[in-house]
Amino acid sequence: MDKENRVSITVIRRLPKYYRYLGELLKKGINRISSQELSKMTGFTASQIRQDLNNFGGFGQQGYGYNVEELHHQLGKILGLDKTYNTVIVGAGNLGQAVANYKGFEDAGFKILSLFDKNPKLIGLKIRDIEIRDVDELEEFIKENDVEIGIITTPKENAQDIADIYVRSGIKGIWNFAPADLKVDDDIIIENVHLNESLFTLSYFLNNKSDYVRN
Amino acid sequence: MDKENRVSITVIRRLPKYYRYLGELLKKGINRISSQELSKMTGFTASQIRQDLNNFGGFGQQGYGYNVEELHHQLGKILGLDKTYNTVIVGAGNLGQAVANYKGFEDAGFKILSLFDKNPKLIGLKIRDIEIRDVDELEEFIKENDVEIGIITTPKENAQDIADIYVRSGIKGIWNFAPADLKVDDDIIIENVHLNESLFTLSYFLNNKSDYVRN
DNA sequence: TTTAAATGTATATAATTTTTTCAAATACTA
DNA sequence: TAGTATTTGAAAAAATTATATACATTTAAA
Repeated sequence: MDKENRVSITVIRRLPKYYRYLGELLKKGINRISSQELSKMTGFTASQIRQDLNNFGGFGQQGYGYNVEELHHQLGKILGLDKTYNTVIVGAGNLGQAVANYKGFEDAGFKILSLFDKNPKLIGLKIRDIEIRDVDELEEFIKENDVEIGIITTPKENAQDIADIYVRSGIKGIWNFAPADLKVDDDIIIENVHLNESLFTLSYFLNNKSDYVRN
Repeated sequence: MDKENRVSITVIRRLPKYYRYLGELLKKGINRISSQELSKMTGFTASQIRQDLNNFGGFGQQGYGYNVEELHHQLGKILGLDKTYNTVIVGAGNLGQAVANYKGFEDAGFKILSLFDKNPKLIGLKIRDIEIRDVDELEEFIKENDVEIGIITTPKENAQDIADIYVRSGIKGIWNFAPADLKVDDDIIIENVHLNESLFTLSYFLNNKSDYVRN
């Protein structure tokens, strides 16, 4: 797939939401859904939903709609959720522990093999049977355990150093919670969770509410 | 400001990043910056940066560029960071504690007055001098303490109930970490941090790397 | 004093994203 | 079974967003 045909990032970012709603429908035992109903649920327009899905194939049927289980399954495959990933977390503070404790990630195939920290008080402790190791052992651990995804929950001062170790160790993707833009090789995928930026955006809209509500 | 003149959301979401980089420059003691240099730092084009800033006024000077301190200050004002906000967190698990422990939010003017939970084992404990209270006291606490922002770090099953309490109590904005889309009145600002969606997006790009790298 | 650098602003162009439209297929009802 | 309503997929149109260009004006620096 060349640049012309690749699916735009805005579309990709909507897929997890579709996936989530379809999962909820599945749980409720609903096995058929139309783009119009999905529109009501998700807030996206029906035509946008149809177009988004058609980037990956025709999963629906005219006059019928979509089979919930099938579409959920296909979206899971598209998002790569049919595989499992070995991950590690560097930064075993509250945020690292919060991520480690969230069982939802493991259910989706993201296995957290270990936490790492440089604080001696934390090293050796366990979070849900996941051991906290010395960050000095990070590189070796990654290489020996086929770790694909590295999670960064350190203060921003250490984030780039950890990213460097990740890249050196052969990690393929970084999930970064530190408020910094990491510099890495082009072929490393970075996904940022910038809590600061999210909170500041909320603050902006609070102060400019009238411009955006009901317009 | 009507719909025609309001600033687009894509612009708004870039402001916190400008603000962050300017803060870093300020710390380094750099007091002058050009759009071209900002472009190199942020990855946005110089003309886009100039256009973004000009949505709010002409903060620069021909032949000179921008005064770092002044621009940082102005962006802070635009983002509403020149005020302080009273906030509360419902959900005192790891994630709630992580947010409560992050001093950066307080430095930016977001004061966390209290955490709330329904788990008796947590109620009464303190995180950095912030008390964990029974969620039954939430509504009264909000009304008595002029709380403007409500943070939700509960499991998704409870998120909507908490949102309802928030709205009923007069909260103006919700920062939601639960993987759910909350239904609230139109004039309530919601900012979501959907970690699941972020991780799944990372997963997608890992599996379709070749389409997006160097194209 | 002259030259280089830089913004602000308008305009043009390109790229991207969303909406509209409608033929074709299916489901449903009488 | 026939007729009607529903629904997708796909193409085209429209709208939005991003980028580039141009240049008068201002400042800095040589």
